Amino acid sequence: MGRRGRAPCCDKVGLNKGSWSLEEDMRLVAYIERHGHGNWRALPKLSGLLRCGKSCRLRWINYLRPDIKRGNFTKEEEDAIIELHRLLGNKWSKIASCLPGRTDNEIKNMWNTHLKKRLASRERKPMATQKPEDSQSSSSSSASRSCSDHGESKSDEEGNEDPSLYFTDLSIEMIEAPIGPDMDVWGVAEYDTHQEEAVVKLPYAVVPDTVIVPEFLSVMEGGDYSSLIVSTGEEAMEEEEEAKGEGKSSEWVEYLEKELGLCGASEEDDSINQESLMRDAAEQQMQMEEEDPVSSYFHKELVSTCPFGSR
DNA sequence: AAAGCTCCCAACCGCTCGTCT
DNA sequence: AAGACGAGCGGTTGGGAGCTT
Repeated sequence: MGRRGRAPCCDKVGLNKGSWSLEEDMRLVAYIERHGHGNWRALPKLSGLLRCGKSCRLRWINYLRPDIKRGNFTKEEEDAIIELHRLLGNKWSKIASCLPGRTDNEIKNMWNTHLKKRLASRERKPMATQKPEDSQSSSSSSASRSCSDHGESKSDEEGNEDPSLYFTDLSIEMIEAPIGPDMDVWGVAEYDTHQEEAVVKLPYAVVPDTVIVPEFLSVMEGGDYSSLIVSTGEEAMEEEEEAKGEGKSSEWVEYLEKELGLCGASEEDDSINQESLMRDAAEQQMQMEEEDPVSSYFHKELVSTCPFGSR
């Protein structure tokens, strides 16, 4: 990448640039989960990464953080962005703070690549072609709704019904798990509140001193994923795992393979328990309302319009 | 099938702001 | 009070995936 502008702010001789490798991701995740990220500048040295602190921070915030929401933006999120941008301007971090799980970078990209163009083309359209209710744009919610409701030629107009988009109410956390026989191995695990089961979400598994365990790299290259399934240590879960047996493992393997792009997207997303997802989202909403009314307002929008239809 | 084009998004840069000494 | 330092923010870029010809 031939960059322009003034010289880098810090000495980057010998540091890696560009895309992050799996090993670098693993190191960063492992380090932060164990020690936190008190000092970004010191983090690369302490974790053994050949990156500048800034780059580490960005990678963590925009990609590796466990509470990142994946998948396309929903129409409701897009409308919220449009409305917030109208109110706040290019304050991406402030907008992001109102959309749980979304990063400022992601929102900024969304705005620059989709929403800005969409709004521009909408403005070019003669007012006469719009439905009467579209011409009103006063209150936030009605404005938001009308934005998405008229027949804009969006390629994703009907494509936001993907149930996987609503995977985001799972709480994800690092757990320590005895995966290998003699190793104190860590893995990034996703605790599925519906299944009451912990499973490895990412094949990030490292020994505490951040040396990568070769077995897990081999898994990335086509090894046996089922060996990565770990238990939280609670007997109930073990029993359930035993009872369900291989079926559940293979389900998870499919999901993981899909996440990692190792196989084509499965059509099995429909098997997600939609009702329980809605129930969890509602609980999350109640909790959020107590903590952060602003975020909760937008979150409520998302939940109430979830295509799983709790209404 | 291949070449050219377009679009998306991860990651970079420089600037500003807040905190510490 | 002021300078140094670090974190965070917003603007921008370019590699690569996907689409079109």
